[in-house]
Amino acid sequence: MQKILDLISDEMMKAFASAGYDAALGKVTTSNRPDLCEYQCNGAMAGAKKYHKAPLMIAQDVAGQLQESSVFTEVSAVAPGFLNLKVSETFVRDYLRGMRDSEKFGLQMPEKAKKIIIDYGGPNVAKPLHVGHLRSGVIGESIKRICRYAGHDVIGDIHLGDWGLQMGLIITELQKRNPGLVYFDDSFEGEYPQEAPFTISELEEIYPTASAKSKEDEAYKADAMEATYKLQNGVRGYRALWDHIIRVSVADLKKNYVNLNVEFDLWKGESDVHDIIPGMVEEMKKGGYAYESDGALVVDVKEETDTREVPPCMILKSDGASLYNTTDLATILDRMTQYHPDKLIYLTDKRQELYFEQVFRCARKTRLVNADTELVHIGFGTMNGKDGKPFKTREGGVMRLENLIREIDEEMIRKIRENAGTKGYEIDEKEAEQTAKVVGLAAIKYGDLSNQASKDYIFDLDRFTSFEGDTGPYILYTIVRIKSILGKYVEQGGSLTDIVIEEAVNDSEKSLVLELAKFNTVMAAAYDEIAPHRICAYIYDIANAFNRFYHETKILTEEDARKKAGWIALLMLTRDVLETCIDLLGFSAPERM
RNA sequence: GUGCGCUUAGCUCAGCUGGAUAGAGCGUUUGGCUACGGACCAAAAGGUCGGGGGUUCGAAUCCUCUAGCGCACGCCA
Repeated sequence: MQKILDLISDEMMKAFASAGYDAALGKVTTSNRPDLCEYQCNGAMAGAKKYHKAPLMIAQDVAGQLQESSVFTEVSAVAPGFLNLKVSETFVRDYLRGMRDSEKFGLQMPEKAKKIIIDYGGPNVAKPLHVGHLRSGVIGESIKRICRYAGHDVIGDIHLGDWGLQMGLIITELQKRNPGLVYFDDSFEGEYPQEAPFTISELEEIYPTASAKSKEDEAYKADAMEATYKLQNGVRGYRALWDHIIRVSVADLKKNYVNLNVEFDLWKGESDVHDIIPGMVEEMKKGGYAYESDGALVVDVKEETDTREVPPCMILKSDGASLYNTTDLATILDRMTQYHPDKLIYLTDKRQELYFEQVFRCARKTRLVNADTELVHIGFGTMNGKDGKPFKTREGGVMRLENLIREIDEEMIRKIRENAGTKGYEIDEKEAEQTAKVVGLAAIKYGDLSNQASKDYIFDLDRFTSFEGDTGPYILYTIVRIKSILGKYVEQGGSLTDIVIEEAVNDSEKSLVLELAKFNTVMAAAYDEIAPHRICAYIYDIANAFNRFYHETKILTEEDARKKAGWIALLMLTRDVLETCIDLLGFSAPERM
């Protein structure tokens, strides 16, 4: 289906043309004065200069062309040259019926689906997830769903940090603690044990310890570097130990991401491209792109148009070892050969903006990617505490993601109990816990996604978990309320099939209808701009419009059965649109709350 | 030093390719429960859109200067 704005614009453009003006002036937008009109067109003012004519006269000419229009019930030319529009009930009713009967509410699918890979910027293995990882997971998951819904073929890759010095550090520390392990016995030729010689909590403690030691103790650091070298060069025992580390870490990461309702299609990491690095580097040298500078191998990525100094992209360190750039570039190469993506989207902290600019330029210059492959970096802002500084625990440490989620869930369950108390009904503990999780997740995700991704935002638990205002719980509450009404309707013997949306009978219903009709406009914008916050703003508007309508309309006691069924049909569409949208944001609504 | 970003109501944030009276939520004040879920709704107060200059019929939005804050600037990721 066409966007409702396009349909209206088409009608307006025809009117401009038949009045003798440039049709392009007839672009219609939603009204910014809802008290005056539903839609507006500002083209008459834009055309005033071109036609040497007062804008109001142009507007009047155009309005004259639209007196017979079946789309508009009202077209008025207002000083200085606005065209104020109201659309007919039958027009929007038909549009909404069309939405309801179409796949994805009539969202237009692309002619050819793009292959898109989303890179979540990779948590490091063996380190606990902290709040910094929340944003890439939450935003990435939503972007993935939005792109898929828009009709594209999307692969999400966690891109683990699993190959650097950190691995050597862990192995070294394990060896110091337990030198007798078979993994360190060079003469050992048998099968290594299935069971890992450590647990996840041990692992999480080992890394920071090792990291701290290496900063003070040169010899320790040298050991770690040697261990890294041995691992990367395939020493059997080290490799086996590495497998254990990965397996234990990944199991824990999966558990955490499941709680966040975040899924990855690929669990690849830096280690996966280890083998193709030498070949890639060789090609870059052969192509004349890479050269030696201060002992390191670099590729110049400066451009004429730069207003600043763009340092070269480093391919290999002066000791010949690979670094972040190397694995990222090799990963691009790997993805291009394996998946042939049209677009690569990277999600990281916005501080890495310059870094990705370098990597992207380097990838283009060295022809790792095709000329038309899109490379996009989405840099997100920091999650701050109420003091405006990066989020910390009360003790000042880094907050673990698990603990953050637990805090939210506890707050949520407290509210659910409290509410049950004031209303005086019994709650089932099990259900309450389940509901708290669902609502808590919505609170976290909506709190994050409703802000523009690129901006820092303040994580305020009290605000996010509130059931009032622009919050996840409020959206869920609205959905639950609709479901409750629909349930009652069925209980009373009503049927949810074979009912159709009817003309709106009052202003609050009309504005709900007009909000719903924006669906594909909003979805297209959310996809084009890679902006989940657009969807948040949209569902908040719908929730408000619905609650206003609900408040003014007694639905279930309505005598006129046709009217009542029409409202039920409208409610179903509202529920479906809302649930589709929150699914794109990565959370869901409970049946009751 | 160079570059990038941010600055909108007391607080947290929107503001679509420049359009009419700059919008929400929280908080404050007021009104509405014999109600399909009151976890709601209606209303009021609250703004020199950091500041100056410019472009334009018209600027929170574009250009320029400037202040404050944040961030990034070759062997970390």
